[in-house]
Amino acid sequence: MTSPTPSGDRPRSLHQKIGDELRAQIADGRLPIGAAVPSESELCRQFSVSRGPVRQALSGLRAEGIIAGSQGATARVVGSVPTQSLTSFLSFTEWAHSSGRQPGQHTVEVAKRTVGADAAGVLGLDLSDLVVDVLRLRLLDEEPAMVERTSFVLDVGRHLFDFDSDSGSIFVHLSSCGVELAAARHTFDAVPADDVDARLLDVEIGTPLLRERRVTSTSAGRPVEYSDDRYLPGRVTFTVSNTVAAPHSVIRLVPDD
Amino acid sequence: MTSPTPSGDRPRSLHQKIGDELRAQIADGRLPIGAAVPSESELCRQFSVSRGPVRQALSGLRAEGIIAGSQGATARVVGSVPTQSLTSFLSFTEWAHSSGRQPGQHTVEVAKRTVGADAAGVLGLDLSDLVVDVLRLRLLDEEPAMVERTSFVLDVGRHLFDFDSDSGSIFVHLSSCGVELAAARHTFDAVPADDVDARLLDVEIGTPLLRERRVTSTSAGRPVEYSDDRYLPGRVTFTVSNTVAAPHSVIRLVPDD
DNA sequence: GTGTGGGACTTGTCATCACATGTTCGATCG
DNA sequence: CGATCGAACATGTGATGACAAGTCCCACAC
Repeated sequence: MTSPTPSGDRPRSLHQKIGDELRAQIADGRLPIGAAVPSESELCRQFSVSRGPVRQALSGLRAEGIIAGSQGATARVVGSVPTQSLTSFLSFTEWAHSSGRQPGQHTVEVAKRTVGADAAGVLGLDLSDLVVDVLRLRLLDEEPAMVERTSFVLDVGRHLFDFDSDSGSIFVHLSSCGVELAAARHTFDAVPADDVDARLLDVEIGTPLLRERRVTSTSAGRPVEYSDDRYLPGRVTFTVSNTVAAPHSVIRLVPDD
Repeated sequence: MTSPTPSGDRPRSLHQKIGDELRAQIADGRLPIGAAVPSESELCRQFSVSRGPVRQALSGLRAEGIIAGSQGATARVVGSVPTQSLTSFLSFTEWAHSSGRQPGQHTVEVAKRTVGADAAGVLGLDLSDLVVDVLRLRLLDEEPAMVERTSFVLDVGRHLFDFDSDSGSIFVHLSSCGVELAAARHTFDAVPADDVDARLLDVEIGTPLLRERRVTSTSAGRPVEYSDDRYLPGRVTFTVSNTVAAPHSVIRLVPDD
């Protein structure tokens, strides 16, 4: 027992509390869109803190695109971005629940095999290295929504063999095994449904699908998961915000071929 | 002449200089991927500054996904994110140039008409309000890449009638008219090519296209542009990064219908 | 009525100090 | 020789003080 504090109840720091409170006020309309955010000194008084935490909290809201402003003028609320934590973004199950939908899944296969060419490149593996592949059909309200082809590096994927992958979220299971995913990179394009997609999603071959290819890394920066997810259009969309203040979240690329 | 400092050469602040220097060292290999970033106190000595600017600079690099680390350990370089400013992201022309491709365009129509239902909703307009619609085919290296259907609110779009939209970037032109776009929200899905898409892109009707619907706002938060861009798959992809530190840049949505 | 100060206010930036908490690594003990 | 403990070091968080630079608004002159 090296740690007397269970990982769940770390006290939130001051700037987190201030940010939470402002987000709540924006979400429930006490700070409507267009309203002026209280000045820094005002917030210092309200929360009885110094300017440091207040500025840190405002900086967070600014990076999220919720507030905007310039030097000399108090920031204004420019939009209430529907917040979605990385956890709820990576976990289809948790995301579906928070969206008021019933998630479901049908695991087609869990296999240990040599890594595919795409995954090998982004995971930094050799073509002779082994990975754990998972092929799942994901459901929303009992209707097919997405086909998921995921490759895990071996020392992460080994946790999946003692796990009933029809029972819930792989993400949550890995987290309980001590694997914490901390960053993800997503690439979007459109592809026609192949025969597997078509059969699982119950559409015709060639139907347009939205493809999200994802590389997920640990906090140490090591990529451990590569996924090729194909969504039925109309069932799910992805939304991204970017501002001049945080310009690097989205980039457009020409693939190399 | 109220301002003695021309807007072009504002002296860069300390944290900007530090961030620039670190980015340069990462870009040219002096700090390769996997290397440990100098500790904060070390950077304080090197630049002869206090911890504030150093932390601000590191925080910026962290938000960009270039470095990663946790409390107690020095950060490590995890990747050199291809930087793409909002300017170069919004402007197809500028983006293509920076990617080493030759941009081109063929304007099909520029028209003033009543706003469409989709655009009206996100631009906050009434269905009887007028907008300026632009329909353009965009080329990369003289081959069709994207069909762009854009609606501008009237007081922005009026600048487009005295502009040869085949000659270059609307974004640059608007900027010269004093219209500064500061934030954008993008929604991605996949759609089959309709007859207009098919004719312009020279593909068959029903071919999968990657659709980006975009709402662009001024720094004051007023949405002024709505665009429905349809990309030929394989020619262009979009990539998004998110981390636990900046989790809100991407969200997944179920459309309402 | 209109235009122009100018002062009060606000944010941006930076220094310095202090403490809590997590990491790393070598010395030491078994 | 390996496991373990602890000191040194690193980052996270926060308080306080200071000045520069931009914005806002009202009083005042024309």
